[in-house]
Amino acid sequence: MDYKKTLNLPRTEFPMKADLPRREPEILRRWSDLDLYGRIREKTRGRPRFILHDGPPYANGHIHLGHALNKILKDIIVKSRQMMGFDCPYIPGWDCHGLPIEHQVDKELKAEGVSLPQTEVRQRCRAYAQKFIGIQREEFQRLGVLGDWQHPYLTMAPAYVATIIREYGKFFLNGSIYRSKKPIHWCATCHTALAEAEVEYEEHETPSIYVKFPLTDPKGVAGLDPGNGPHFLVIWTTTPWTLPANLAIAVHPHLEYAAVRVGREVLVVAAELAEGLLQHWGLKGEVLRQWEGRFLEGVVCRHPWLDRDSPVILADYVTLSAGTGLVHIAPGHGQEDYDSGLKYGLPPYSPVDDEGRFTAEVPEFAGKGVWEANDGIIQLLSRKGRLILAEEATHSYPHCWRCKQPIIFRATEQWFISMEKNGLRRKALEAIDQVSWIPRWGRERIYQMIEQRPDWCISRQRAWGVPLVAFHCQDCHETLLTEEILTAVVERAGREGADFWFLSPAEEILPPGTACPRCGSRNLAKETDILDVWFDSGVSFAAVVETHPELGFPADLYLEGSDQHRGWFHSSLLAAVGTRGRAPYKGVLTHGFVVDGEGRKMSKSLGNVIAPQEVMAEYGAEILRLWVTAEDYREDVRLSPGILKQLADAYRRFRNTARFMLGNLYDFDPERHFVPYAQREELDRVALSWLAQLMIRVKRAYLDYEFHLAFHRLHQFCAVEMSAIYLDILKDRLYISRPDDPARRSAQSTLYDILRDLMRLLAPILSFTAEEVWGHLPGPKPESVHLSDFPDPPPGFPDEALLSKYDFLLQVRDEINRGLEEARKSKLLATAQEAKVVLATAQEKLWEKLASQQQELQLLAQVPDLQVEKLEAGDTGQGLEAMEIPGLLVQVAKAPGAKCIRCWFHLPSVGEDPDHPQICARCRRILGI
RNA sequence: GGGCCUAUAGCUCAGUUCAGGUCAGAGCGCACGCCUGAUAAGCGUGAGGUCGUUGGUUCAAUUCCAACUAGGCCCA
Repeated sequence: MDYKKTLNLPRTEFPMKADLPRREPEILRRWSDLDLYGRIREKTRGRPRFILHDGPPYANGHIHLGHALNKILKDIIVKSRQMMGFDCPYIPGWDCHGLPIEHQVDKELKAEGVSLPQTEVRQRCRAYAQKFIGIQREEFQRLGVLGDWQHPYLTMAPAYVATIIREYGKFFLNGSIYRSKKPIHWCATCHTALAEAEVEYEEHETPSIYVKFPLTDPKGVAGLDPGNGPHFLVIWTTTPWTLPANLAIAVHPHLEYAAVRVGREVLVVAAELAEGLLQHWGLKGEVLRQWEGRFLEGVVCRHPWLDRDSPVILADYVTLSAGTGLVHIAPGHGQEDYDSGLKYGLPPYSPVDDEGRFTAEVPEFAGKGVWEANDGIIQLLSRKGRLILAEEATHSYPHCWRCKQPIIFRATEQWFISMEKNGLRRKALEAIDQVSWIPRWGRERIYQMIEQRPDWCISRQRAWGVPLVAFHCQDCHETLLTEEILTAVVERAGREGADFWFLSPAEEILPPGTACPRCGSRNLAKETDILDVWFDSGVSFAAVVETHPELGFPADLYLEGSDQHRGWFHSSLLAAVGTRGRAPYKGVLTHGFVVDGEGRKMSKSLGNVIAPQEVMAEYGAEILRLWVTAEDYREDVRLSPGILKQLADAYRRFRNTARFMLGNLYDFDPERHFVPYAQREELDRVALSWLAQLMIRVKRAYLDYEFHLAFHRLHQFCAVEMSAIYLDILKDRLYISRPDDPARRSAQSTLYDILRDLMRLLAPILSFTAEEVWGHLPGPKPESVHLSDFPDPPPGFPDEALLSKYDFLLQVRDEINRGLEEARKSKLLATAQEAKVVLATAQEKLWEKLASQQQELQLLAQVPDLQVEKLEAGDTGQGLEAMEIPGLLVQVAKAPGAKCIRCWFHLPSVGEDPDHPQICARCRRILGI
């Protein structure tokens, strides 16, 4: 007789090999056919909402791992929250305007050798953005991210653009917006402002000069006495042309400065540099006195040739790495100079025109180009006796990306949102403390930024963006913008987008009859600047969260990389506080950056870049999802080929555990065979208790956004509690028993419970595989695992008493395993099923405990014979000493009898029945023979 | 240069939410072995860490403080 045919061995169609790159797209199609996102919306309608508002990625290029990390995290949050009982609509979006796209289009146009009018450039930019929105949308969906992909929000959509202008208008009308000069990169050849990204740094030869500023008012600083010979503060610069705009001299508050007598004169330079400088200049001198820089604040000098004062100010950015330790400050010609100017009330004076030529404000050089004027300035300084030394120096200097010419820093009119006028800074700081920042240090980071940031410069001199709506009176230069005008512009933008602003003349945009309120002129011109793109995305709460019927202000959560403390979290906060008086989010969660296996950033030059598309093609999106889950995303997230391999191993463990369970459910129908919990076998109730513990911990981890803890718990559950213990022990009961044996049905009911609940717990992470398993799960169930909710433990679970009982029993099992391993090593036996185990102890209490649980222990050890023996006091006994249980000896011997070829246990009953000499009594009973 | 952050076995993480003294753990991987009725699977045993470095506080520090080193983000 072929006894093997009488066994209930596992059977399943569920393949061991995942073949994810092929299978995932099929599952995606199924979700799409099912309209899974729509079905979830229906199912969760009316529940409390949890709104994760998507931060828009930039519509440029294919997605990289950072995108994958971000979107998968969002997806896990959305899926887990809806399984917790929330309604979680997810509306993805894209950031469409801005320089990178315009830059790309510029490059294309340059390559094609064409020059297009602004509206056509904008058209090209729009098409470019649209193309990448399509690409990224596919790639995001491929990751298994569920959302309203058919109706994403786009910052270039007319309705969105209208909102941008409307929100801008709120700032304008409440008086927060003002116009002022600020230095920007300017290419005098191309007549255009340049963004940082358009600036290339190259070696450039410039003059390098040391200039004396005569001291006029020592402000009582002891040791500075012009009566004691003329005193000079000495600065160094490589841009002589900025000297006409000099308004101050900066020193470092904590560096030492020295007064050095050189002949009749006294020169002030950094003390540490004094000797070297004198040598360099070929001068001799002696130090008279030293001060810390902070004591010099307020001391007044004269401009080297102009009839103007130049006071000493303090600045932390002053260094000793070059120059004299005193820095010439021209607030109209440098970023730091400008910042200092703001602090000390110095205007961003910049007497240079669009062509890079001096204006009439500088009579000596009016009409001369700044580079050309350098020599004249040096000569002038020399004539006036203000020059110590002039030489040439080569250093890194910004150049225009387009014409490759050196550029200048020049103050131009820009638009700002004031941080102070309406208390924006104060209100934003207060709003920060109403928000839950995860991790907590996010609060510090953004708080300090808001505390220190200058006014928000919202204007850009570019083509691809939303117009900064304002009009200028051509006659009296009054700026004009009223609620009426705004309403008209917003209304029109909402219908047709913003292109009309660039196409239509001012009078066509303005309501009929609009005149300058100051001079009555009808000669009005449009502003040509566009808005900073951070304003675009910053008002997404107004364009999306407030307007979308499924959403609602404020959002529960914003989730982005930690760089967005300066980016989107920041601009959104200011935009919402400035117009709504509160933060647009209740919580902000940040993740770290993707780095390689050594913790270094991924870069082309290091050659350590991994593309998500490659991972998906080789392993599947599921492995990326597992990666996102396994790593603690609050820190930098590492990825390397080795880590991928490890994740693939972990994946296989999940998959095979599920497969084994499915294989043993082939003849189980929960509607007919389900065994009530009270009637389950004890070991099954233990397994259910483990499952209950798992549910509690995993749900807790989801709630706290600690997905890596969920991953580790789930993995451990599959590898240890299930595979190594429960499932291994269960094989005997499942395979050997009669199919409808209540004990077997109890096991199957438990496997069914565990598999069903395990898949629900895994669904936010292994969205594809949980779905695939779900499809094979017997019994009634929702059409998709994603249409189910997280499980709750049945009443009475976890059974703590049972768990603590088994804590001990499993510890004994470990000791038995050690004994069996010894026996294997000595070739006494190979498997547990041929072992006789004797647990011996001289300790009364331990003996009682073991003896009373002999049956449980034999089951756990899966041995055919297990005895508990009491040793006499002082009897050292034979066998292996237990490691964790003092006083316990484990003796292993060959079990008596022969191997039953049906159940593989070695038993004396084998051979007792001459008709069936190869099987044991239990098997004969089961077979009814 | 400034702000914020990170640093536990080869890898991924725990280490009782800012309260120092059985906290040095887990899983994976690895090595060795077993099974061949989860089989491109499964089981068992085992070897791996001066908790980044150096100081300091303390009777006692992976856990507190400082500096340093390496790395990350954002500024300059």
